Amino acid sequence: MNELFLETMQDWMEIFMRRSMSKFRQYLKENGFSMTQMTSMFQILHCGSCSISDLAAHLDISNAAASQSTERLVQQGLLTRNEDPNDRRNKRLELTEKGKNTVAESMQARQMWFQELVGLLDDTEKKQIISALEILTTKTKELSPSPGSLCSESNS
Amino acid sequence: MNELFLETMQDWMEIFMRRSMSKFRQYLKENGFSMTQMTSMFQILHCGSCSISDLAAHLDISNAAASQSTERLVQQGLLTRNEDPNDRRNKRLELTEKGKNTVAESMQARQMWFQELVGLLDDTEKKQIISALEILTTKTKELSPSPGSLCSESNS
DNA sequence: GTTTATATATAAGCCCGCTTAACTATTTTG
DNA sequence: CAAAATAGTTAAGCGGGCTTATATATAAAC
Repeated sequence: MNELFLETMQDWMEIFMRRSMSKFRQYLKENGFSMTQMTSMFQILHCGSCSISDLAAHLDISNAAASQSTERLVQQGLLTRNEDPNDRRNKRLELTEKGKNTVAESMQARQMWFQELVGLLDDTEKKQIISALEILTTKTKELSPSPGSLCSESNS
Repeated sequence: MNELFLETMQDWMEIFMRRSMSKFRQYLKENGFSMTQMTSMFQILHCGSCSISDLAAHLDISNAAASQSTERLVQQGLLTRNEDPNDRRNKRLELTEKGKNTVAESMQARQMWFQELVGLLDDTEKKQIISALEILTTKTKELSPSPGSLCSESNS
């Protein structure tokens, strides 16, 4: 049973990734973003706000690299970078509206094919899939330290 | 209903991507592969064999770039690059055993957390998820030109 | 067989993202 | 307050991945 489960997950992942990543790379290329930049924006969105060194830790790059990379995003008006009033050594990175739109767009680019997929499913199948994915989503959230666990644990 | 379906898919995608991509980037970094290189290897695995220009088209880069990139993979013993006997202008790129192992490893890196997930599910849930994902996988394969459609349509 | 088209390789050069090292500003320690 | 620690920026330099332009080999067209 576990065997079958894992195998099914793997098959799904493979086909899912192939579709989604292809669109995603295309979006990055067309809009001139690096993987690091987009991952940064995702992370900042996820956390609401985070520091340069948090970001560097999450991306596994040096603080200097994170500083340079965010600088470019700030210049493009995608991020704001303000002093943390509690500790003025820290910077608080946050997405601007433009930044949020960019992230949303990139997600939509990945998801274009969902629209097409929905047309191939009848209502029974949709229901079945919805409840299965809800289980997966819920349970996955319960898993051990999420990779983005550096931000203030907004799970619940 | 379609609304709910899409929303559920999006939620799942977000959490799924966050987990999987994090591990994947880590794997790339630790093993010194670029996104392009890994995507190339995936594509070649998927097709069994493809040419330099096929690869360039799929990655949306110049033929020169594809040639250079594959050169590095050949030097590392991950690819073979042989003349196509039918048209000796073409090169047939194929994965070596080492290359196949590398791709498999990178997949496993992405999937580590599936193992953990399986422990949180009871048998009923697993069955439910399996049949839902089987539907998704099947229907997705039926979708219009897959992004990797340059290779000899081994769908069936 | 000569010309033209195709597939790849090579060269020169650009930009980007990364690193380390040095520097500034702020906070903490004692 | 002086010394040490922390957060971030800046500078210099390296390597990778990309581009265009050029060269080579093969195949197709006439």
